[in-house]
Amino acid sequence: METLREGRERGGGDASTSDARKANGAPTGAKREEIDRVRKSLPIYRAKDRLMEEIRKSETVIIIGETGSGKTTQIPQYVYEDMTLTNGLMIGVTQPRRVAAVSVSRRVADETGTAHGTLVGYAIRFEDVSSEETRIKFLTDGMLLREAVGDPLLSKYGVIMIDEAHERTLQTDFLLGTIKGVQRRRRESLGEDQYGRALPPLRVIVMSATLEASSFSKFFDGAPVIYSRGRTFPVEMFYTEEPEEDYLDAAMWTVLQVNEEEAAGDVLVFLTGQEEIESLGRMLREKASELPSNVLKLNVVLLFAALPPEEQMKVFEPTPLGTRKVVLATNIAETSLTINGIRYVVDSGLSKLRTHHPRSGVDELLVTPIAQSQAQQRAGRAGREAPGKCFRLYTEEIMPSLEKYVKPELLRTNLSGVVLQLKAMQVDDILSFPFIDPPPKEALLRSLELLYSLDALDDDGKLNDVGKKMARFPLEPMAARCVIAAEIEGCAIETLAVLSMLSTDSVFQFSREADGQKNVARHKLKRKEGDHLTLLRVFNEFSACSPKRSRDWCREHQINHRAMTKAVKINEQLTRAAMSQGINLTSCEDDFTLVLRSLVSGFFMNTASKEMDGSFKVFTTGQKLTIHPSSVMFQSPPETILFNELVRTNKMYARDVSSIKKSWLSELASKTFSRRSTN
DNA sequence: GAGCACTGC
Repeated sequence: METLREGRERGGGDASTSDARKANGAPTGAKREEIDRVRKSLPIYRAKDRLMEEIRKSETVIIIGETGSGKTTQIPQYVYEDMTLTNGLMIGVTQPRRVAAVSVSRRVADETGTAHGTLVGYAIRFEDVSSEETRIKFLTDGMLLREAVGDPLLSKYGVIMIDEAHERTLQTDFLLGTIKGVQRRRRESLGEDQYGRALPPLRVIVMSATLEASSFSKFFDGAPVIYSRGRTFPVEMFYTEEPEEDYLDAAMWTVLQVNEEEAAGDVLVFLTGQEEIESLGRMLREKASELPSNVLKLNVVLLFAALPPEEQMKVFEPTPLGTRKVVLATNIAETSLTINGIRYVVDSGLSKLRTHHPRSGVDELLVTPIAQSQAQQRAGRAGREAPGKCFRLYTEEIMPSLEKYVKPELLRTNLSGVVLQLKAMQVDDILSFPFIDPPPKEALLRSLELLYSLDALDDDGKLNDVGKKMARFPLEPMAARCVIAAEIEGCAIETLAVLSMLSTDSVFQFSREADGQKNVARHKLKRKEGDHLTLLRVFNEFSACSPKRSRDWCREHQINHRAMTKAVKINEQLTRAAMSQGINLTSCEDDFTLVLRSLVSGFFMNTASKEMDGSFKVFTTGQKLTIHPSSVMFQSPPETILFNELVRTNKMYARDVSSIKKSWLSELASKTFSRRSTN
């Protein structure tokens, strides 16, 4: 989809430095030999001939490659070397995460001795380091899905490889279904490229790390499965004899015991969230100061996504002699980040899991026992460089009672975005879309209902002009609908800013230590109408700062600079998308009522009124809720509220809340609110 | 008066 493609922000620089290197000559003989030697030493190399034979024979192949097999970097190159497989078209390799797409791309560019962005490149949101020459392209699966909206036959690709398929992310599962449809249409010769030439069949290679191969094989009509061993070290398992009552306490004693009894090597502790990580951090640091002189000193570091990047980097600093690093992490350390030097893992057996309930529209974020596959993955983190040990803070007996795999995200998420995108890809019969694990029919029907109430669908269930515009924005349908309304209200600039802020992680930093300061800072930026306009104010004040000043401004106000930078980028992307849709970008200046009206036009399902007892009740579902204490509306709750989302943690909380007029509902969302029911 | 696991367009 051209309209959403970004310019080459980092790409330009990256390519030019690489060009310089190329001008100085491709890798020297010695370096070339070294690269070849390493490539041939990878486990996947031993399977190369068998693998390529299968790939040539079958349109679709499933590859099970354990960690360290080299499948991600090598197979794209093997496939590229065989011209008959690609027909001169591109090889697309998808990854669930941005960093992986970039780093693997860079590696493969190095191995092929070409400048990054020429033969080998990547495309992720906000960055495109690829060119006309690019034949091996790494992308996030979300990016390939966006491409499929503008090019439903994926006509630029001869081969698609879907990596890390076992993670079963929303985007990967969505992509698997999409790819299957593309294969069918290209096979049935319904497809031709932009010059009217018939497209060759689309070859697909699904790569997965676990043995969950049969479901992929079955999904692709019995595609052959090839196994490739990995390269990891054995990990010895230890369990508790009795269930732990206080696993935080147990984790602390386990760490201290490891430190006392085990050989050198760093420790990784898996916990569920920021709060308990900070709390165990305090406990351990206290104990660490009283350690006898004959044991290693403890260097406790914390790791979770909300941590500022500088703090996160501490995890990667090498451990000084005479000390032992103890990393307290969320499941960010399970897949997203790999830390060198870990020999011991302490596993709480728990993680936070988000689950959506379509009927009530509520999301739950609850501490949940992990799946067996996660337990295995966590333990494996101890055996990447040498034999290791894993201490599980649960009994061996409960293992069989754990789910085998994490429930696929597609089965526990709000599907309205997926359904909107399907409609945009002209998949009209949503219920017959080939999902590898079909979501409950009710979840799909609820999504269709929502799209209908947002005026995105006509009576036949086809996308209308409003819906087509909405699908062009990288936003959830309710948010996308606000953009359409904002044009009519005459406040597109302000509404896009609010939506950009809602699209990022919370910009307000919180931590027990800095609490006092934070409240003061937030209070200073508060706007009485609610959180949405407070966010607008934060966005505008940040934008008014010079780049140099903006860091100081963030520090003064306890605002997360990284989140702000992302909000600005998203705002730029949304603004470009709006312009390409011919939407008038007007400003309402100080008439903030118009912004709130635009938000109501999209988020009218997320509205509630105050009850006699002071609690709130959602108009449409009757769901009871409480305003989250972090909201600027917490102190003085208004009669009628609009909120961004409803998440149940300890209580049912509405997050990001603003005060609205009840009468707007029947005016702006007449399909859902008749005049009689609200006035 | 409480707290936001992790991704992605």
